[in-house]
Amino acid sequence: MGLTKTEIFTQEQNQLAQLLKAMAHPARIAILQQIISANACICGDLVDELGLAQATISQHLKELKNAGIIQGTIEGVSVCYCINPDTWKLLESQIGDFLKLYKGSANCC
Amino acid sequence: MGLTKTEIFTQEQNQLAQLLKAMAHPARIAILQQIISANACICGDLVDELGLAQATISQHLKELKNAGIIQGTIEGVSVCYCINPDTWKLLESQIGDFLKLYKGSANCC
DNA sequence: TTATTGTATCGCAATATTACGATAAGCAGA
DNA sequence: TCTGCTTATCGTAATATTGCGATACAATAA
Repeated sequence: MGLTKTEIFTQEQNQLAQLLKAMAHPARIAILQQIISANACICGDLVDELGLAQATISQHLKELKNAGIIQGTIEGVSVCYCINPDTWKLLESQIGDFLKLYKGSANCC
Repeated sequence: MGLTKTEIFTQEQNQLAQLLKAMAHPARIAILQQIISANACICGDLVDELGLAQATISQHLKELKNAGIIQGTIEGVSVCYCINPDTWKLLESQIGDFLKLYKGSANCC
């Protein structure tokens, strides 16, 4: 059926899954790394940096924006992107909490 | 074309994307939480806990196993699953490093 | 006005994911 | 052996993702 049954999971589980999914693509990881390493808003020179077509980059940017991870501001002709600090903080706490659940205990298997 | 161009990204980017993708589904997050909260190997009572069909759960477990996040041991009739500590550590360091890149600096947008 | 430039969107093709019923495979007990 | 139990796999349907050419759109420059 290809459609996730979100209604049977908690809000937290769905939210975390959505954030992870938004980052679960090498191109989107590369885009985020570029944005961060520029340490500022980056205007769309991403097409030259990565080896993907402009339409493809634009689509990945859209997905990151939909997830709230980045935000774009129109700067004259071009658009500048930067990390959304609130979402990034949320991401850190949600993933952090989740990863901390496992303490390496339990001698099994 | 529906096929990710892995060859233009670094090994790290592809690996992190793959790990994130394996967890980027609420059902798989729920499964991992169950396994961890049991603080031991969990035999397949997951079908009763989550509201998904047995075939679906088995498929999600397979994906988590393929990603190396969990491991399964045959325990007589049933199979016991637990976290793979090595992969979990890798996960923590990879995601941790990635999230730490952004320091909330840059007054932008 | 007419380029030009930077992005977004459309539409398509190829492939992947999600979910599940049906069924198979493996093991333990009667 | 036969039966029941647990898990894996197959096949299928519905939907999502990925990538890109073509094109539209908005803002500036000539």
